[in-house]
Amino acid sequence: MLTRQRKAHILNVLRREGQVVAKTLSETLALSEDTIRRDLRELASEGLLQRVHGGALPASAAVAGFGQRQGVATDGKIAIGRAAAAMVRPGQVVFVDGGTTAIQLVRHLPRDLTVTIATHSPHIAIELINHDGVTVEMIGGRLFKHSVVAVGAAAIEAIGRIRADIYFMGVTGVHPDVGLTTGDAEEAAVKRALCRFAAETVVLASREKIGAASPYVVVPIKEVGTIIVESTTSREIIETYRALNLSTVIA
Amino acid sequence: MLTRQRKAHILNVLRREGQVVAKTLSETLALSEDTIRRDLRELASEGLLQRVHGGALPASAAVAGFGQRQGVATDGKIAIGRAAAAMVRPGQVVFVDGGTTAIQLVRHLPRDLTVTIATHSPHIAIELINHDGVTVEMIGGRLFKHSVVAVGAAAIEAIGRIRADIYFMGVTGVHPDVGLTTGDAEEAAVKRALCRFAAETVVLASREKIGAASPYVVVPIKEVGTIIVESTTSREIIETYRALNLSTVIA
DNA sequence: ATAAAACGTGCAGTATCGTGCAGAGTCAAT
DNA sequence: ATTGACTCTGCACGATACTGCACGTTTTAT
Repeated sequence: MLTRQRKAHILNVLRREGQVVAKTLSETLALSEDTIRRDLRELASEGLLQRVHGGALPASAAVAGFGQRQGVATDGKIAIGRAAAAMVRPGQVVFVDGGTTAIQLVRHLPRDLTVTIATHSPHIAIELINHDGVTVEMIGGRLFKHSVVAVGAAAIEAIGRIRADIYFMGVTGVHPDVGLTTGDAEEAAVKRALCRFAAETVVLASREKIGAASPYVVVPIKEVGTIIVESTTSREIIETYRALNLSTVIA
Repeated sequence: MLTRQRKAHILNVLRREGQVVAKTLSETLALSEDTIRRDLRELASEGLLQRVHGGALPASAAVAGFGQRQGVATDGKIAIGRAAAAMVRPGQVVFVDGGTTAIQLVRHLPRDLTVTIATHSPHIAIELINHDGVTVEMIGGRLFKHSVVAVGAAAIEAIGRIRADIYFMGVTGVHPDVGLTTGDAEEAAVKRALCRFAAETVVLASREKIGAASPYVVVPIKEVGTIIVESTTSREIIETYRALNLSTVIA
């Protein structure tokens, strides 16, 4: 592998996962840690990343963007994102929610996959700029700053004009009885609309969401068809959702 | 084997495999590495590939790898942004275009200024997340990736439902006869709509745009009321626009 | 406080690079 | 046929780049 390629690879991993670890890189690339450290140092001196003990972080808040606000993506979220990306078929129209897990989803989409992605998250839209095969349909509306997604009547109306094959939903709570919940009423309404106009809804259920409940209910559990959970999720929990007739994907 | 054939072969391998290694090529083609290196150098000077230690990488993809840097804002653009930000009054509804100069505009808005900003640029929307006083209205539509703004029928319709006090327009060409121009027909149509539904239009005319003309006309010069130019703009040019009844602000 | 991990630096071996040069081949004018 | 200009190629050689190791230091975790 060429040196420049290796550096590009490091930056790619950094962009996708929000962090890189020197030791991990040296193992995956089959090179000594010294070489990796040298690369990291050089990339840092070019301002392309920020060197820290053990590895590196994105260069600036601007590049890190969402990542920094919400913390580094965990392995679990990355895995869920990868599993969700693998569910997307060429030619589909896909609703993608906001949130860190959804960011992981689009980062794992093949660059040349031909799909249409409709989203009310400006972060998701920007993330897709370099995916040549992807047509991005931005859903407008009033920006709800906490989650950085468009909400309100305009958003819901725009959603109603689209019929999607699949909707990847992020939530703050997944509970067998309460259902899917989130922390804002407007946001819940938008998610409900997305759910209604998608043929299938897939919930991205990272670990800390499971069993939790937030103030505003989006839809009951039975409205969704599939739930993607981390591999560390207990067997018991998975059985609970399987018993509710949900297809459960273990990322 | 002819030289031209050999170069074509190198480009083919590069396209197919995403990289070429000088040593490997010299073996498969049964030529000295010197000759291969010469070829690579020449192809690089034609911009057909990117030379790196050990071989070569595609010209474009490698750029994409490192090309996450956004264009650096010049002093002039920063000054124009500051001057434009100073024109915004509390309580107004403002259309803000996409583009680097417009980014400077929102960066110079006071954090607590109470205004509504409507934009079809996800970058602008994200910049405003930490401005507590600002209500952001995102205009949705199909994402035009080159400029990273929403365009198309949906965008124009959404714009039509808003009446703004002022529109800060970015363009790629400002010419006294041709008018305001940009490089894409869809984008021009969106700008035209923004212009129509704003009480006043202000053009952000950074230095390299003045006197230039791009393929698609947005509106003639007389449709706009104000133009903001850099302080280094020649007196003669400024007089030209003043003579056209434009209020000319020198940043 | 102590051990382990990560770090930076200097060094050496190897691979790769660029340049200058010479031999071989081509082509057109003589 | 000969000559001279030109191009292409390979070789030689000094310069540069890359990588892994050794060693002493700093940081982190326990």
